[in-house]
Amino acid sequence: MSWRKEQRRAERGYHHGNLKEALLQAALGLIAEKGAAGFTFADAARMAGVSAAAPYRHFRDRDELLSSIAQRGFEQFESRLTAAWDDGRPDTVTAFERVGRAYLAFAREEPAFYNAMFESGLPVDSNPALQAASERAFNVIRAAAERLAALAPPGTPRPPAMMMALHIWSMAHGVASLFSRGDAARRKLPMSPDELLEAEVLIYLRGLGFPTDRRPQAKGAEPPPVPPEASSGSGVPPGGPWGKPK
Amino acid sequence: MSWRKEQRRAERGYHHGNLKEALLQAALGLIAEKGAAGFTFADAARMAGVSAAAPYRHFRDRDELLSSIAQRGFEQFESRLTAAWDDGRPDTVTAFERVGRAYLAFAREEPAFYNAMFESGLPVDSNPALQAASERAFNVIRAAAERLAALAPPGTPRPPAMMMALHIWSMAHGVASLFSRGDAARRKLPMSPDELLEAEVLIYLRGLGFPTDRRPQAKGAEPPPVPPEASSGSGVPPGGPWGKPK
DNA sequence: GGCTCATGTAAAGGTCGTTCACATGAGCTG
DNA sequence: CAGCTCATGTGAACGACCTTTACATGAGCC
Repeated sequence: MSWRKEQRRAERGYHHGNLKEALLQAALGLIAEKGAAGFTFADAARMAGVSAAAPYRHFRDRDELLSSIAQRGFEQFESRLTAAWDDGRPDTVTAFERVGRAYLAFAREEPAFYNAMFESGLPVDSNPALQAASERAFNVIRAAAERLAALAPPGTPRPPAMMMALHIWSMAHGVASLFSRGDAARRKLPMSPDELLEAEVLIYLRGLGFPTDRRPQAKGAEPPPVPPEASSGSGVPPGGPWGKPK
Repeated sequence: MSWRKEQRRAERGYHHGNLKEALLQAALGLIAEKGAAGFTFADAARMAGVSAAAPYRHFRDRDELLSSIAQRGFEQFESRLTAAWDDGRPDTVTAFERVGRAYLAFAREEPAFYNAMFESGLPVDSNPALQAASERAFNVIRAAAERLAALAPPGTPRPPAMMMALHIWSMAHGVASLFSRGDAARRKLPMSPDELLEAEVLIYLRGLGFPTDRRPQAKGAEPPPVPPEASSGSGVPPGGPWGKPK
């Protein structure tokens, strides 16, 4: 028991050398396992092979570690959303949906980050850096919505991009937290979370009058604002953005 | 200090008489104050004026108390959604939106319940009774979606009611958890959460081809499936389901 | 009146978060 | 290279919490 500890210490010397990073990694693993609520400062220290007091040399308290993780999460989140958006290629609607899927993919593949970011209950405004990182991530969605709004079919009023961005965000977050997380809140679904969100976004965009096929738009040459009544021939599956109706 | 305790005990005798209920109420208050994560079994006991061990006569552990609260929350949730739906009066779309607003109102007015139900991190399937209560609440939305789906404009494929229900749920939950809760995750918004959700649902329904005005429908006499290109004259605010575009 | 058992208490063990005085040693300074 | 300094880690200690255990109380029933 204490033998292990001495062993550990012998291997790495009195000073760890990279404790801050080790703690972040350990915490990330623990949060992925047991959720942000179940994660423990002492456990992270143990996992890094240091005493329970050592972490306080690198983080004011447990919340600051959590907040650091959340911030890092928002940064990775932003970069993944940016990559998914790919500046709107090959066409705005396709890229937009890809952003939605990237949102879900992040929630699924990085449960620890997602948990720290959205479900750990720490106030967004506790840390200015955290707030800024969160804002930057949201701005990717906002910018994409901006581009999309600019494509609004002529003749219809242009939807506010900010509103669209908030709508999309709420859809993605709703699907992610209700249906797309590993441990909790899993319900039996008739379709995958990805399909669910994709259909939701497509229907929403159609409600705004957007053509929801996937053909790349030539600039300034959008298809006419014809409602997709029978959208045969478009990229939308026949029958609409959902599977076969019963 | 110990004087108070004796005083308390003198007032109520050795046996509390209604401890289980008192603990539930105390926990509810504490969760509303500090969130499910910050709520403490010992605190609830203190608040009820009993020793820290007493609660274990009524709940296996802290999680069971939390789970009881979540279950009670789902029951109240169901009853409020049911009332809001009002069996689809005066017309399906209006009633449907009222359900959405009721969802947000519940999240806002009963933060403790909402927290225990959706943000406490307890597994839904831990308690069969909890799971059942959750299912019953969701079924209100599901039934409403069923009715709505039956009104799908003829000529368009009928959307699966289950999918619609999941979509609406995810929207409401997304808006509620991102924007409509007191302490955490509050962002600056160009509109209220209620307006945000209402617009989101209206646009979504329009995307499904539903007429989104509010006139009561005569049975079997739905308006034609005309797309709301310029929806002047309908109950939808001019310019669509959002405020004035800039 | 006396028994029984649900309901309460006190005490104790284990874990955590956090602080404090002290130990260690890496890196600079001369 | 000797010596100093200061960031970094240790161990002990405090109070709070969760949970269990042995014991106390008294309400309801015979």
